[in-house]
Amino acid sequence: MSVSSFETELRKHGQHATKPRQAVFSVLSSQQPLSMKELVNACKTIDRSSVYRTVDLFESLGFVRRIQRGWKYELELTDVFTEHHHHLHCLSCGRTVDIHDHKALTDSINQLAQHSGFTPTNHELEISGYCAECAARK
Amino acid sequence: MSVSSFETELRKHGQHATKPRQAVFSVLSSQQPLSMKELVNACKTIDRSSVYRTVDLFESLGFVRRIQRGWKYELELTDVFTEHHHHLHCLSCGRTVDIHDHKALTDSINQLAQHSGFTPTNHELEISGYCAECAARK
DNA sequence: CTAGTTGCAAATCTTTTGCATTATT
DNA sequence: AATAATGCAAAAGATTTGCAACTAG
Repeated sequence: MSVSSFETELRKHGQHATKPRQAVFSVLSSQQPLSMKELVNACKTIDRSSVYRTVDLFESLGFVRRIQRGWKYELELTDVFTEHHHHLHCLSCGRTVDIHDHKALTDSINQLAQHSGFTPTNHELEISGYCAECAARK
Repeated sequence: MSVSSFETELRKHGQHATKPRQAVFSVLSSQQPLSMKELVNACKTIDRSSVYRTVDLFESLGFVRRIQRGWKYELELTDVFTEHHHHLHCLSCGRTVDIHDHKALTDSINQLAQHSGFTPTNHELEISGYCAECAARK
């Protein structure tokens, strides 16, 4: 995902495209989900508190989301910059594979929600298990 | 879910059924997902650190899980004590409704996982949107 | 130039730990 | 009685805040 589309997106919200924000975005867009600690470390030149402020901003603009990974959380860009997707997470090697919705899934989800009178706007799915390699190794 | 089945479950793992653990379990089993802060407050007589230790224990035994709720996490009992379910979360009033898997959904999920060579053991789904009342109010 | 943003240092809040005491089996 | 768990106090870690200096538009 290119940085210029990020700047466009920021300006759309009347926000400045500053160096710290670009740095944070750049780290986020080049990685799998990562923890706050990792993000702070990866943004060497940026002050810790600016990273936090930037993440808060991104969150409020819907650029970034937290996912629960085991007992900690991690951050990743939202559908604004990456295609809508979910995760397959291998419990053995820790690897994460992105998967995309297919019609059957979206249908099921809408059905479930509407059955309770809900109008769904968003959904998140995390599947854990074992990848082919790890499953074979056992 | 009765407290005695909780004690049984604890003993199965060779763990003591102490007063703090019963208190924490009792709070967890009587509520919707709740934050650590709320849990600590609700366990008035139990020391903060014992609540943390208990939650860690419960987590390692698979009794409890964290869910991402907005920007914070919340805790709830796992399928060991409650039926396997997901959440519909209303973005307007904050209410959470439990929903249960149906075959179409599980099928979709298995299909998605197997398509990437994964053997799924578990999945979590959170749907956000608007409940009937809040949708009507707009 | 001006408003908004940053870095720094300090405050606050959350979680973890060491150890003497207490409770459970 | 023996061992594991608790409470307390203190440490460590994570996040937030106030403010003077800086920067993007």
